[in-house]
Amino acid sequence: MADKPEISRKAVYRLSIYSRCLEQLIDDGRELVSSTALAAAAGVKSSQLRRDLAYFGQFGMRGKGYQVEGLYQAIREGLGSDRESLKPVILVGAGNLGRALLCYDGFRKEGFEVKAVFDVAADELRDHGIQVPLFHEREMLEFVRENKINMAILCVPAEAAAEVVADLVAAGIQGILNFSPAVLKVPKSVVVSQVDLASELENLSYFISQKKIFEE
Amino acid sequence: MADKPEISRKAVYRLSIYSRCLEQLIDDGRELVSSTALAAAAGVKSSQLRRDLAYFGQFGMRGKGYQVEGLYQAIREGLGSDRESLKPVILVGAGNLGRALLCYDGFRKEGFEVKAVFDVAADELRDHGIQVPLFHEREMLEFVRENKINMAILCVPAEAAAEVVADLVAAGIQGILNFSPAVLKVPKSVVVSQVDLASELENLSYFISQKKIFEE
DNA sequence: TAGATTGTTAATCGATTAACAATC
DNA sequence: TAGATTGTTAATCGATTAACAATC
Repeated sequence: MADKPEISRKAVYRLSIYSRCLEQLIDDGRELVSSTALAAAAGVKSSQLRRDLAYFGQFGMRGKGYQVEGLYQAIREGLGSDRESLKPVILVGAGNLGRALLCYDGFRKEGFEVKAVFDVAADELRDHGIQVPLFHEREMLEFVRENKINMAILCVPAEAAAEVVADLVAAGIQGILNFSPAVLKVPKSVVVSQVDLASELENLSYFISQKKIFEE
Repeated sequence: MADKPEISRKAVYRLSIYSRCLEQLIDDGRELVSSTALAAAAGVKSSQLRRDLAYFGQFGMRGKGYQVEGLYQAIREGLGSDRESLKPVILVGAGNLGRALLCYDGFRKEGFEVKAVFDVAADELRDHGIQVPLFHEREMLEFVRENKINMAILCVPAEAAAEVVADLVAAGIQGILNFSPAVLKVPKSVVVSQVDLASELENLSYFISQKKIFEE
């Protein structure tokens, strides 16, 4: 077992960004890149980039930089995204946002596939042109266990979130990408990413108005 | 002009969460709440909650707690969300994700209204049942200026992001909620919130697999 | 008053950055 | 070799938390 490297959520997030920047460089036919150039593309300081890479190992050539292809592979491997197979996820809550995300192709591009959708009103949703198997939420536990799913995308209304999360945890889900505007209570072993669209807008709005006050 | 209070993005984000928790308490008919109870609902430490509130002023009663309604109003005011009028935003990029977000009702609930959608392929999209005025991107600059829009939701493909952002900035946009998997280069005066759905999933996936390694 | 809880300070913790020796 | 750039340490910065005096 490897020694705990103590890598933070934020650092892993940045490593995803670096990997995307490297894809771009590969497309551009670049062979080498310096930490300064890659950091600029990713919008970070070069020392931060080098430190982030150090979590996974040493990949550079002093005086030269990094081999684009090699560094890309190293980060993909470090992140555990082998790309061999799509990782299965489920989506819960087929309201406006949930159905929207089903159409989003970005998940597949990054190696994830939505295997099924669950909703309390599955029957009424039959004819919404949903391209993914649609079930009632009561079938969720069995599906998750049988298909060894460990990630869920949660798009239910805030009021419903607590109950659904309890079910997901009971079924053995390990990670939740949460779009419900609710604070989830989960065991420490379950990882949650909160995507709070309205709060993000509110955040922008606050800093815009602050700026205005300073300008006047 | 008020003294710069040095409030961080993260603290403002948490204040949005507190305000939502307080709405719940109002619905429940609660009159008073302690920092401990509210912090628990928001998933933070009570000392952090009290410190966050201190950015906006003093609202509590020692020995008693906070008046739910009063604290709610204070935070709404501090955040500048007067609720009188919906704040206008535009959405750029009417692909799968963009059209999806148009259906999302959460923005309106938090006080934002999408006034128009822009896309390079506006003509081909006419019949997709889009409920919001739809224009070609070339009309964006004029629309933004005439309607004094200062926020945009960006959902264009990564390749198109840089050019669109330059146009948005030129038009006077102050804040961008960015769903494009691209690192945006903007002047310091423009605020960006990055929502990177694929990287969020990748992040979850990494920590789930780490956990597995430890368990074995 | 005694008990409870705030507002705020000081201590801690973690993340970022500058700097530079190592080395290609 | 001289120039460039990495990998890593040490310094800095900022955010979180514990603790407690103030006070209802």
